[in-house]
Amino acid sequence: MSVDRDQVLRSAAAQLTRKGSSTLDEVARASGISRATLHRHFAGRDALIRALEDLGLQECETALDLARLGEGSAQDALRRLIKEIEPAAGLLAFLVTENQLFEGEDRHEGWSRIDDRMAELFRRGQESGEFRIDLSTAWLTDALYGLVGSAAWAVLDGRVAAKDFSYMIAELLIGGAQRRVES
Amino acid sequence: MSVDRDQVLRSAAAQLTRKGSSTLDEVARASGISRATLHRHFAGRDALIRALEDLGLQECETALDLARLGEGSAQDALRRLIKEIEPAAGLLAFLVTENQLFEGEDRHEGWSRIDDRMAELFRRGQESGEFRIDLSTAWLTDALYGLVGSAAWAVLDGRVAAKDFSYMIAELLIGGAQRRVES
DNA sequence: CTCTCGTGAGACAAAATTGTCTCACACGGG
DNA sequence: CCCGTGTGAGACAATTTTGTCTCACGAGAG
Repeated sequence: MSVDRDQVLRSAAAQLTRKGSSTLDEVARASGISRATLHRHFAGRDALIRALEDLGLQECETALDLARLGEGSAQDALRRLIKEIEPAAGLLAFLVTENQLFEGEDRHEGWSRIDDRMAELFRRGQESGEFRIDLSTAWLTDALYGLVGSAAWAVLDGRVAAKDFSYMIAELLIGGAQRRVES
Repeated sequence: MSVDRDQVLRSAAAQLTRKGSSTLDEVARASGISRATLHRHFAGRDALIRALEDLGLQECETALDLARLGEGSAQDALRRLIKEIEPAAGLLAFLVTENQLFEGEDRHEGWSRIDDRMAELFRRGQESGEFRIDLSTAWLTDALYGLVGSAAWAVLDGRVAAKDFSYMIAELLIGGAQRRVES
């Protein structure tokens, strides 16, 4: 029976998220396959990481597409995006810690495109008056990444319920922690 | 001339933040010392990480003390905390990615104490009516970590100005991205 | 059934990393 | 000046990780 490449990648991401210095053997075991088989599918550690990056990129693009960022209010679009990105949260939580990907001058162009699409959403919200303009789109984008990663970790560690994932992020990012009297 | 242990630790943190899998030789070079000297001060990689953890813990405790979380409104206390924690942000950005520290059952008790102090601040804010109660203190605490880490990265990468550090975090965490008409 | 394909297990060498040691040198105090 | 301390450079072995290979096994197709 052929291994499910996609499933292997997800298991590998989970293992590497827990322990970034995991041995290829540990990664293979976590995926339920042998090191030999892992090596048949991915030439080496680098190739594995690149495959994870590609998968993460693809899932982000998909989420961005599904969220239809251009439709409706920017706020609603952002809520949709957060909901759609949830399946990729675990993978993202790993990739954002894999700073190696962002160091080389050959940083995958895909990330720029994703960043741009997110920043564009925030910019649209700012122009429509929905979002405040004293927080830059770059910061809002980074903050979204950070909150998604934190939420993914909080869920993994059992500190918060998985069902609250998108609500927590969206409410905090949009409304903040401050309580409002009424509105 | 004796090496400045504190300075070595900061350089090491910077290097390891950029590349978590840095060789001890790379870490030593980044600190401007030789591998031999690095090894004289820290028995090995583990010992180095532990020392970084201890330094981070100590800086967090200091920030928590300086912020005087019990005084004034919870919101003001939170703003003070964010301001005081800025010097430790780089170190924190590394430590939060060093999941290894949080995996073993012997997770450093110091982090629990810090988490508790932060959660206590949020709880106080909730009880006083300043903070909303539909976002758990655990999530608010994790979100704070995430935003601090994201902000540290954004500054390191030059996407945002260092002087905006505490403003960006505090404004987003407390007020959110939504624009308010007036209040 | 037989054959093929993909896999698991393990051996093996190559490469990378680490831990330990020695030695020479520079600096600063006495 | 002389000496002690701490350092840099590098050699070296031990350990770990990786890349590559072989072989046997089992499931599934024909």
